[in-house]
Amino acid sequence: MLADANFETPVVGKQRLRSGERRAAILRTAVELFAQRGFRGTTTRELASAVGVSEPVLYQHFATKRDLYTAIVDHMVAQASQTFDASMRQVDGGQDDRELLQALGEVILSWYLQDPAQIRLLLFSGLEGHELAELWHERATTQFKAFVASYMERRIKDGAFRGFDPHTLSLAFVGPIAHYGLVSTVFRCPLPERPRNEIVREFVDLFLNGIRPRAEGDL
Amino acid sequence: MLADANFETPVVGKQRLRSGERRAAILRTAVELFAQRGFRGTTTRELASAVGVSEPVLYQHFATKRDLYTAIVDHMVAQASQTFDASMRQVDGGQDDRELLQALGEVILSWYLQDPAQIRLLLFSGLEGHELAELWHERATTQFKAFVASYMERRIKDGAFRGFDPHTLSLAFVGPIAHYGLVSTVFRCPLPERPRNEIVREFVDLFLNGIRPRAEGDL
DNA sequence: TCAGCAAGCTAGCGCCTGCTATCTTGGTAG
DNA sequence: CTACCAAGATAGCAGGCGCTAGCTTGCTGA
Repeated sequence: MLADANFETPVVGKQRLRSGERRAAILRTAVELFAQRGFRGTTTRELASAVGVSEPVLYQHFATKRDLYTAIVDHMVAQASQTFDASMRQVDGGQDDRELLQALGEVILSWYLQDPAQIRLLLFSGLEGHELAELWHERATTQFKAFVASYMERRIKDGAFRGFDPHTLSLAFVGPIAHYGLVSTVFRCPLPERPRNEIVREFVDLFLNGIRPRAEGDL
Repeated sequence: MLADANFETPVVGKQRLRSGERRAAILRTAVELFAQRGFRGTTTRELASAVGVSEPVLYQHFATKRDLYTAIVDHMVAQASQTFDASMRQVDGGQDDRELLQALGEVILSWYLQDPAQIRLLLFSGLEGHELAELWHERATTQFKAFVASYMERRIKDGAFRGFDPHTLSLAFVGPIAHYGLVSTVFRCPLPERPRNEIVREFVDLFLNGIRPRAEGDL
């Protein structure tokens, strides 16, 4: 499972290593429980017993239950920012539209499918949900969205894309992918298992060419 | 505000009318608070004082805090089912694709924009979020989605739409609209105010024709 | 004018929560 | 073998929660 790779122990010394491992275990279990029962629906007693330690151990890693929550969200935001930044740097102007959109789409979809519990935590945890979502959006996705929008704008000026509002185009492109991610993992609706790149390829094709057959064949 | 029209008093007698009004007020306030602070983050004391009544009055309308929550969700599901059913009946085979998709799209978008607090409640309330979402999806949108998918399937057989998986097409059509609804109201991201039918018209156009310019002009 | 009564508020019960003071234990140096 | 000490579990505190018993109020009809 990919989730196990998250929350690694930061090695500061030989002594602290075991402690770091436990800290990571606490964080992982907390993501699971908060996503399942919500922040307030999860008691520190439950969390401690699920991790397999006593309650005071929790408080020797995190001053407050809320601090634990903040640590999780910070980790998520940092990780997502990093992923999105990397994908933006990786993309260069040399690729054609299909390749570029494919790369962007796969990044977005992967983020949704990577660890459903984290996404569910973000949406369902019930701790001032909208503030959190705003913060999240502000810090992690603003740049990425601006990047997509500016790309759309450039291609409109080139005459390669039709003249819509760039933000509308961003939504039209991101929408199906995000919706797929939410429906298939967050809402746990059964959808046929398919490779990610294939799913994205279809959405990219539809975005570029539309649902109606075209007269002349495109690549 | 449209929200005020919801949770109307069911008139069973002259005596009960005032009581029904208060019941409606409780439900409306509860939606607001649950959406804001979550289910467990809202105390019955807070709710009572926000409504302007004492706590026991709450319990004379709803046996349990959880019952109150269930009543809200039931109301949402019933209302949405009704809306979607009506829109499905309204649509007949005579319309062309653009008109039909426009009608469907407006129904979906209106549902998202109608009362953001209700949507936020569904996502953020934090009471076994995923179970609720599953229930919600099962009862309110399954038929609608099946309807859209079967429409897509028919048009593929007609040769009017390209040969994709019908469910992929459903997602590609619903995705941008749902994403717009979530981003603009639920996550409170500032987007330029625009008339709903115009927004939907652009998404429908993009869905049908794609982002690339076409050789022969369509309607 | 005043008994009768429905309807509402005050005050509080028992439970559970986040958090912690205190005791216990197991490993190590001399 | 024993004195020491860090690290962890037990048990419990103070406060807040969902929920309610019982008192108070103000309206109704004779």
